Formats: sequence, C-alpha cells, structure tokens
Amino acid sequence: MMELTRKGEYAIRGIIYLAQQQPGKVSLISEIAEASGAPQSFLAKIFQSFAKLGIVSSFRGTGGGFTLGRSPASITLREVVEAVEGPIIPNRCLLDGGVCDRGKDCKVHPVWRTVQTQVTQILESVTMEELARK
Amino acid sequence: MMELTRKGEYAIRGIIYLAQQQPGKVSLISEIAEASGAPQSFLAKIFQSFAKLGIVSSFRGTGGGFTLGRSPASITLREVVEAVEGPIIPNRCLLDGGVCDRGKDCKVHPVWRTVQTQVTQILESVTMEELARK
DNA sequence: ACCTTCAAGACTATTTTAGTCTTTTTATAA
DNA sequence: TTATAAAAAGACTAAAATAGTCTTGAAGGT
Ligand code: SF4
Ligand code: SF4
Repeated sequence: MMELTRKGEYAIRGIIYLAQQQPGKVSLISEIAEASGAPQSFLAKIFQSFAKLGIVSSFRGTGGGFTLGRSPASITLREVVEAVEGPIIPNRCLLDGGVCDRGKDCKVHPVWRTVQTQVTQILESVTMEELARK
Repeated sequence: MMELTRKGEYAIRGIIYLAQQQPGKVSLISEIAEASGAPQSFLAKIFQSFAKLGIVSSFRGTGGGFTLGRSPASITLREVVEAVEGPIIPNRCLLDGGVCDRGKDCKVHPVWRTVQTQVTQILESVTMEELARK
C-alpha cells in the first residue's frame, strides 16, 4: 500500500542533485540522469513537469540545461512528489466531489483525511535545502 | 500517490458489515457483497485472506458463512488494510534489506520511515468496534 | 444422495507504470 | 547561414499491477 513509484524516486534524486550544485550552475539532463541513476529520457519527462511548475528553470541550446527555479529552502518534498505523482490521496473519496454514496456518515472517511493531512505535513516540512546537505 | 485500491476499500466495507451484525451471527458472502457494494467473487477472495489470518471465521455448507474471528475492538484498521494490501511501505527502501546503494547517508530515507510510522499509527488506532457504531 | 457454502486456482481485461523513440523548437557558435 | 546543442512535445511500447471472472473441488448439512 502507498508506494512511491520509480518516477517519484527519480524526481527526488534528480532535484536533490540540482540543489547540491553551485547556485546558478546549469546541469545537463544527461548529467543529472547519471548522477541519480535514472533513465535519461524518463528523467527528461520528469523535469519537464518541474519546469512547467517553476520548480526548475530550463535553458535550451548550447550551454543549456537545468537549474533550480527557486531557492532550495522554498522547495518542499511535498511539492516535488506531488509534481510527478499527483496529489496525496489515500482514498478516492478525498478529492473533488468525493463520489461515495455512503459518504455522509462514513466513519472511515475521516481516518483517510487524517492520513492525508499527516503525510502532507511530513512531506511539506522537508525542504530541498535540508536534503541537499552532505 | 498512495491510493487505497478497490480491494482495500471492499475489504474495509465488508468487515465493517460483519462487525455490525449480532455477535455470532453468520453472514453469507453474497449478503456481505451486496451490503458493501462489492463484486461477490472478488470479495470472496478477500475474505479468504481474512480467514487465513483469523480475522474472520468461515463455515462451509448449509448455514455456513462468515463471522468475525475476534472481538471487533481487537481488530484494527491497519490489520484489515495490511491483510489485503500488504505492509504499509511508502518507499521500497523501507522493507527487508532496503536495497539501495545510496541508503547509507540518504536524507530522504528517514522521511519515508516517519511517514510509515505515522500512517501505521493512525490506522492502528482505529478499531472495527469504533467503525461499526452507527 | 443432494444441496449449500466456502476454498483454491486458473484465467482475462483494463489500467498504470516505466519506459523509448522521433520530431520539433529554441538557442548558441563558427 | 549553417551546423550544432540542448530541451519540449508527443507518439509509441512493454511489462506489471489491478480488478475482476470462472471453473472445479472440498467440507458440511438435510
Ligand atoms: S465508504 Fe467511506 S471511506 Fe470508503 S470511499 Fe466511501 S466515504 Fe470513503
Ligand atoms: S535514495 Fe534514499 S529514499 Fe531513495 S530509495 Fe535510496 S534510501 Fe530510499
């Protein structure tokens, strides 16, 4: 139950690598992939998602690559994980309409809500700055 | 990320139904399936797992069916979920050998350990007795 | 004997995961 | 202005997990 996918693991490793570089240093996806042990073209997709969200900045052409889009201290583990895995939802009934006929007086529902809140808090409290320290 | 499967949801609904019956009353799988809105033969599989673990008792032949195997207060949500979904593992590196080359000084690893502990605690603290109350 | 009920295992369809590959766009440099 | 370098975008694929079904067998009751 509740397993991080490889995509999520690669995402975390990749962004930590970036956070460990000199601020402003541009890294190639090939370099990040090697450092994080991820398949290059798969990681490229992951970093595209990051770029769209502004977590990383991307530059094309010669001398291009990726840098962090914001300060390491402002990027949380929750943000990184959710960027590639989607929102933290331990059970369907937690998102959007929460479509469940028995939803009204279900005693289990609030338990999942608690799980969601706790997990989110834990991941939110960890920043890339902390994770990048060696 | 971290979504309960239908199997897990059916499992919970099914056992709560059982917990709501008069102690000692035997329920047919067809009855439980209808009450919980689960496909009967799928739920049958789920209850087989429960029976092996002693969470429920099964009886064959005429007048057979299922009852809880222990008191509702002694069956936790964690136990029910783990019975069908396996252990609560937010990341591969948490179980068994925790096969990860970078495992030694990984800063992320303890975060997943915390998630695991917290989620386990939340689910462990909820019993079928509580969930069965109307 | 016959019927009822769960047990066990094989089987299948759908969805998700975990990628790859090709083409296009943007930027630099000779 | 052409070549080269890099990410962006999108189509594609293989493998695994999920969500079941179906058939047969075993245990128990009448
Ligand atoms: S029964 Fe309760 S826990 Fe299950 S999906 Fe519905 S609201 Fe959520
Ligand atoms: S890098 Fe860290 S978090 Fe990721 S699998 Fe290895 S030990 Fe676990």
